[in-house]
Amino acid sequence: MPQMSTAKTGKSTRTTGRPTLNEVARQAGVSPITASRALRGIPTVAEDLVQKVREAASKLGYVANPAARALASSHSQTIAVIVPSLTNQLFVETLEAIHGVMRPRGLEVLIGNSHYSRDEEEDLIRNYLAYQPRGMLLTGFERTESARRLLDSSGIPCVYMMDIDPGAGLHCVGFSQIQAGTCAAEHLIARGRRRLAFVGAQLDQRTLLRGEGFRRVLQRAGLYDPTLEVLTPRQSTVGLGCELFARLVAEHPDLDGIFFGNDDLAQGALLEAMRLGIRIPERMSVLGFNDLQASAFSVPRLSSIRTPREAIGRRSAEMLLTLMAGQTPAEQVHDLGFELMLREST
Amino acid sequence: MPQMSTAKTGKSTRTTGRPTLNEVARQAGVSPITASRALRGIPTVAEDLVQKVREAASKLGYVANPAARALASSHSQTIAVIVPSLTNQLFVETLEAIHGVMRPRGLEVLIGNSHYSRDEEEDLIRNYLAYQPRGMLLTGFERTESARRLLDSSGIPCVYMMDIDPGAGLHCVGFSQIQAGTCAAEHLIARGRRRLAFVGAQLDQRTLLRGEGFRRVLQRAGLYDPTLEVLTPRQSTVGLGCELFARLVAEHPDLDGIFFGNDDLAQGALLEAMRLGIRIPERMSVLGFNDLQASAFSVPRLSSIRTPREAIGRRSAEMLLTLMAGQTPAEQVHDLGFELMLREST
DNA sequence: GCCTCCAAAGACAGCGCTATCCTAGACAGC
DNA sequence: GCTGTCTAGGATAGCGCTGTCTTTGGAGGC
Repeated sequence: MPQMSTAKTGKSTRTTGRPTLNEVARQAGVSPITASRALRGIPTVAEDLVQKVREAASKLGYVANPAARALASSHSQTIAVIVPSLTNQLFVETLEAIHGVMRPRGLEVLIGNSHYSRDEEEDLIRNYLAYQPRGMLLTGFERTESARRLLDSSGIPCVYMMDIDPGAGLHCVGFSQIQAGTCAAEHLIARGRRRLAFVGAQLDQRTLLRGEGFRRVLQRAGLYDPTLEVLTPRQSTVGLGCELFARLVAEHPDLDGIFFGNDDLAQGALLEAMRLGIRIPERMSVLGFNDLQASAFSVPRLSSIRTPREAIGRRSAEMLLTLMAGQTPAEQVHDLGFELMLREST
Repeated sequence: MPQMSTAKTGKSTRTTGRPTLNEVARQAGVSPITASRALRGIPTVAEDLVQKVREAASKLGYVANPAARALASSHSQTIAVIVPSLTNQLFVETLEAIHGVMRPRGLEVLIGNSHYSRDEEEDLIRNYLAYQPRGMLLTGFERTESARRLLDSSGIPCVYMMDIDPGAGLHCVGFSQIQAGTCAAEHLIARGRRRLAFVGAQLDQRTLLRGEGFRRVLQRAGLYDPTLEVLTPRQSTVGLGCELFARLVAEHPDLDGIFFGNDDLAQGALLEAMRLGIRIPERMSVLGFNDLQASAFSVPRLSSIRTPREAIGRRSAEMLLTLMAGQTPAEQVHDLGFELMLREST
């Protein structure tokens, strides 16, 4: 007796105790398969049966077991998203938008943080693939060869966020990072600035591309000076912005404009400038990137290139849904552009 | 013929094409069960067999199917975490720490964002429970009655983060929010301030508790003025800090100290003060909360109460692991305290 | 040499669903 | 009335693993 775990049979049971589809079906007086179809909204079930099944389910507090569902149907109700950072608010806003599209459709969103590391991203991809997600949203185009192969051979629909590349043959939603760099340089030059620096942290591919666009314009204008290009693998923060700004102005007293790869760096620069008594924008223009929430309130208010991260999240999620439905999206490459927000710092 | 989906039998197959445990077992020349045990590190398998199975698995690129595993064992290799916000950097740092503990142990972390809504949290809990997570990490104690019941009846180990409540009989890791409010008030009073305001956004339970602690001290000191208590359901941002600060000083010219429920509000206040020509800390003390990264670099540098969110994430994850292993943690309530960071603004 | 005992490995069944095939009945057309 | 076609619902058989029980074989005791 004491070894019995169920009362009647003496046989141990491995059930979870949660209501199953069978119980819902019995309660509703239909077969399990009909209950399954009714709850999934498959239209071959008569309306009154659907109603009965729904009632039975809610009466029992039934929630489908996603593991059983995934095993039987060989795909989960999940989509995987990999972003390089959550510290950068940018991606938090993108994720929110993705959730906003996916959750109402009953799709779970798995969030992976690659910390700007290709190897970590590959691990995440390998790991998530095992979950048989219905689709994947990835950031940018830079990844390891084996990650690419894993994705290819999985056959899972993918949309690439943030950057666009018409030549890659991939579904992507974003804007041209190079053009953004170009735009920054042109704006600063139009303001009459001649000694222009670019500061990028984290060394991610998209920052480098913006630096590339920036450099090209300077070169064409004969203003390029490689000593005014600061790239560091450190994390982009306000504190780092302070530090790099102080160093730059100390080493280059003639500097008159800086384009920062992310707004937090630029915000730090403005604070440090205030501390050093350097007047912005009189003595120097400071231009940020992303136009984070706080940038409109800095002193002076920060000019920045606003990126459509909310729209990127939403549109890539929608594009992914289209692909998941087996359809072809209207356009493979979706350029959402960016916007120069002119404020006081330039 | 054309309707065949597999070559030989004419019967369609539902397999995924990915290698299964059976194939690994065959490759290794053992039974599937032995392969399963070998890969799970169950110690009854001879060392040489473990080796063979491992080799076979890596040769085939085998990754276990989590759905099948969850279905068979009636629990997943997942833990669910619900935080009220990702916009607040605070929780991002906590999540990072949780990941740091869980991922090396092969546990997937499901991240849920309740947006400070009890109903949304209940939905998330109901949803995640279906995944049969090994454990759950929740933020604070405030939730709907049905959410509480769901958690109770699930029998899944839970650890509550951020606040502590010795009377609740729950496993929790955090610090006393009330004490933090007390500390803030005492500090400002010790600085000789008399007209003290509390500003809290988002109206979450923990902010209210801090306000409570703050109020108690003021009342005891005979300094409490309810018109100096600003609570808004709006999201805590730098911009809101600017706005509320401007309004407060306009309506209460004699104000000489403000405690903000979150650093971004305080940072906004400092910026607005600069714009309005109000000297901080001469005319007024400003004290923040959480000590976010940027606060050490504001002008003036922001005094703030530093919260141990990284440690909270790590320790609650560890406590959860203990509970998941069926053991009893050394202490049910883990108070990690907080630290007053004195800088220029007070 | 025989029996007991134990550890290692395997057989078996089933977790809770859904894909697939099948059946029964309704209906139209001849 | 008979056949053919269609549709709603059901029966069946797994999906890929792991819990549980059983078997095997060898060590050790008498």
